[in-house]
Amino acid sequence: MNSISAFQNALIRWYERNKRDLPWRRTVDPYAIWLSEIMLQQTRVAAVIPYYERFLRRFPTPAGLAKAAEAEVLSMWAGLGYYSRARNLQKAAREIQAQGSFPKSYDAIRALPGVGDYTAAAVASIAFGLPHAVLDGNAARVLARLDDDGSDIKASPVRRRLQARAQELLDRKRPSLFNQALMELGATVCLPRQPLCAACPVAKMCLALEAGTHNELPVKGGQTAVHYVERIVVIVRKRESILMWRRGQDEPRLKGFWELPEPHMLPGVRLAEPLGEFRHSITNHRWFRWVSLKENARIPLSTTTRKALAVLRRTEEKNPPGKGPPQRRRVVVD
DNA sequence: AAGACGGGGCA
DNA sequence: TGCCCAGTCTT
Repeated sequence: MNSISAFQNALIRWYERNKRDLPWRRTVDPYAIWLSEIMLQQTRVAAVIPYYERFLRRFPTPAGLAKAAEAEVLSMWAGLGYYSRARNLQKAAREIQAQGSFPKSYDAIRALPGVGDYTAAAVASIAFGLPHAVLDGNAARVLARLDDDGSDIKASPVRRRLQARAQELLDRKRPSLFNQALMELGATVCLPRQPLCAACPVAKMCLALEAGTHNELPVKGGQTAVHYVERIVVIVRKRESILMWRRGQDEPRLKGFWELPEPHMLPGVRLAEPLGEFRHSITNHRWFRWVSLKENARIPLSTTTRKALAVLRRTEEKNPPGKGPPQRRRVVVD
């Protein structure tokens, strides 16, 4: 028994005894597994679970997803982030329907929009038992520590090396178990900070632990600087309706989402007292806005807009709008 | 090879 | 506040 099979066996045995009970681990449906992998891209398990269950109830098959209105798909995704995932998901569902069945090879899965190397390997291995190793953030961290590799794990050449290493370690007879075990180890034991090495099934083989560098790894290259933005959004209200605008399909972000107007969109608008403020973070941006608002319909609402509306709602609970003449109100989102 | 893309949770 | 998360796509 060589060291690779020792690694595989220790890892998989640990996984089978310690794995979390997650909804997508209870299915073998490639569609459901694919959906879970898309939702899990850069998104924590805890955030995904309720979305996954709701989405699958509403769209249990690719066919249903294919024929839905894009706005409804986006509504189901609202709050989860990275909305191009939802658009690509539906695009892919239409391709799957045109093909007649879910693609069954790595290359065919990889060709779907929104599916990159990681997701293709995950679906191919978990849904079809194909021997493709996954390299996500968890796996990269585990492998960098295992080999005491101080290279920048974001750099492309290093990425390729880690991918090759994962493929070398992969248990080709049990690719689904192996891949999930490696990721589970990263997610629950081989943590980014303060890894729980005492609980690690492969600690004996970990060169970083042996060298004492486990808390310094992995090395990640320069993060891009955040920049700060302040916005004011306005609540223009007619009885129970609020004026909103929809982002166009040529917008770089949040395409098709509804938002509150900003003052420059309403020439001559006179602003009333601010209703409140909130803070909101987007990957490389910090937005500050004043906001206000009320109810809305079945449309994709961006999270900033939801927060803005929540501010208004709280305001009006404390201070109900009087009968008198219509008031001009304003909300600011931060 | 960089940046952009959402959002939330945690030290 | 900064980092990280079952990444992908576009410059």
